[in-house]
Amino acid sequence: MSTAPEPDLSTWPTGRLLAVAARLVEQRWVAVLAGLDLTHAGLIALHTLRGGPLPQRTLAQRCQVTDQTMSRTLGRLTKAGFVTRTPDPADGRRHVTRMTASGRAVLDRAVRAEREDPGLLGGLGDDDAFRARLLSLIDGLSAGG
Amino acid sequence: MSTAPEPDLSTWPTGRLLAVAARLVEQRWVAVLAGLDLTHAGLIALHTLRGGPLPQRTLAQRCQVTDQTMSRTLGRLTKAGFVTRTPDPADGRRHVTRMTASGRAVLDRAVRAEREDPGLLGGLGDDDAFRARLLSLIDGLSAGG
DNA sequence: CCCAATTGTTCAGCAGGCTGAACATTCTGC
DNA sequence: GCAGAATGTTCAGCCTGCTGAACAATTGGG
Repeated sequence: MSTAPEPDLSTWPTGRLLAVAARLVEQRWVAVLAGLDLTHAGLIALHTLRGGPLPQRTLAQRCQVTDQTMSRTLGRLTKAGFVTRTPDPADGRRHVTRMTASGRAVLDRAVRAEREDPGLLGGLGDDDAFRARLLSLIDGLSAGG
Repeated sequence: MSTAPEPDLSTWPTGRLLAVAARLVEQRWVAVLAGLDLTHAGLIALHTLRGGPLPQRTLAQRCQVTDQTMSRTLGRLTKAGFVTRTPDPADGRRHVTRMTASGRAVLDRAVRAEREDPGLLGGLGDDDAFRARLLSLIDGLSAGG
């Protein structure tokens, strides 16, 4: 009796299942990331900066979050010493965000952790059909939708 | 240059894709739900209460959120008049949560909206394989993990 | 019977989404 | 040139997740 937590999850609309699954997967990361002084949002930002510095707005767009959310995330990453934000000499409105050496180091460690710990994925390792479904979903919703 | 929002989404780990997709799908609901004076979390709680009243902790478990999160969500639903919380006469520690008539009405309208507006699903209508994947993922992560 | 452990709920505080509004800087058009 | 539009960032505030801690009520052991 005490162990009947979700008797009807299968009746839920797909969108809600998606939200629950995302939350559970993300939670799997928390312990690892906390050990690296990093959050999930910060990891995504660092990942997106791996190819070189970007202005904040571009970074936000690539991470699929608003400018405001990215601003706050970068605030924390800056305080942690993982990125620097310097005014763009070519355009005073922009701040160029750049990964620091310690930022790159922590990103590498996180990526390695993700590859090495299959438990982090909850078994969704390399299901290409699933990935393709998610990608087309994102594409459809983020574009014209 | 200005139109290169996500050049590398396909390189993202599956867990991050999942999070982005969930966020985008949820956003699709916001306008509809706001019109019903309801939030996504509130909708899930109402859906879970559709079969009858439940103590708060049980409700939280079935919704896969913490007791604290559910407490706050129910606070808003109570203020909106969609649920009532009364002390359990059989156990003074518990509060029994019960949907009101207007709660049932709003739930019905939300369910109907979901069924009638295919755009709300972003095209993930009835992909059983996808649903099954999500369910097994949730099952694996919420249980032993 | 009473103190301690357990159970159910809530409070405090943090992080991450979002929107709306403010602000500085650049670009445009008169 | 200078006022107004557009662009980039930040501030304020809301809702939802989480954890840790407090508090009330119940249950159990001595």
